[in-house]
Amino acid sequence: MKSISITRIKEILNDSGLKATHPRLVVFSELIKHNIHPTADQLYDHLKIDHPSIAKGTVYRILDHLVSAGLVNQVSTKQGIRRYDANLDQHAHIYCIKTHEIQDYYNDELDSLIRDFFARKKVENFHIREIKLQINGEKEDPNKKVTIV
Amino acid sequence: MKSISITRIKEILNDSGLKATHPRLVVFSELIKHNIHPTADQLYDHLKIDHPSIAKGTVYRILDHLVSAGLVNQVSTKQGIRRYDANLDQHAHIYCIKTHEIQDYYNDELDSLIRDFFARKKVENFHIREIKLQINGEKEDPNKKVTIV
DNA sequence: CTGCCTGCAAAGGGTTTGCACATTC
DNA sequence: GAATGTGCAAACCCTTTGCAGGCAG
Repeated sequence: MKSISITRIKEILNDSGLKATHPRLVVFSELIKHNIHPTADQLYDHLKIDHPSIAKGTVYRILDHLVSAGLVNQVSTKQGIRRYDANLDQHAHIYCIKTHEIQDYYNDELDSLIRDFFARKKVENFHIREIKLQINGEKEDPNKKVTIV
Repeated sequence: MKSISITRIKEILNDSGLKATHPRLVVFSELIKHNIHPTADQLYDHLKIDHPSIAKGTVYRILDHLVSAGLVNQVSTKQGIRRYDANLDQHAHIYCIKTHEIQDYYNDELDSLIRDFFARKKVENFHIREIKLQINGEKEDPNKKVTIV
């Protein structure tokens, strides 16, 4: 539950050459505020409560734009369901195959472990853009968060 | 391009409680032979050349069964396209965002690096089933393979 | 004012499903 | 012979798209 001002979001959009329209502000700020990695559909269902005029197709288009602009990441679960993530910091995903929740997992040690590994290796004929780590499994108590110490 | 006998495939299916029907043999052996991580649709298009009687819906159903039985893995690209992988050994995926090819990448050192990391950590309220590493980027020469030394 | 963006609704494409028939064990 | 699997085609999403009107810069 991150807090960010509408003015700041407008700046970010403008800096990326995107017009700061009402639907864009709403979609983007919602994604930043509640970062539960929603699908486009879930986001639409949630937004239409407060903003009934926004069309579903528009939500899909906006998300595409945000992804192209590099402001938002797209992740897919094993089942191929597309989810959106406003958090661009390097992090892994913990995916519960029972509840389908995605939880972010930050760990600098893990990141450098992997980064160092590929820095040591010679990767030929390939330009690495990003390295994604997904931890799949099951929550024991679905109502509690997963914690890694 | 792995080789495996039809008799062996029948055994594997029976061991998993799946009837060794013709369509299943065809789908499973094709997936093992040419492990290019195809989509269900691609697999169907390819199979119908030699086996025109197999229905598309059947290919989808068989793949679901094989995944449930743990004989085949399901992976998704960033875009949410479902691909199937008959190779169950621990390995990472190299995904080219230009050509949409998926190439397997085996490295024991990398695997133990990650395995050791999570063995050291206390993961609470979660049972880890698998850890997936996906390396996204672009091939420089689309016609050549990616090699990591 | 100009070009980009949106709402709407229809089309698209991959996947699932119900049914009657066929097949395996 | 009983239970399971299959072919077929229609139904079902989720996502994309064309268009006419709206809005930000």
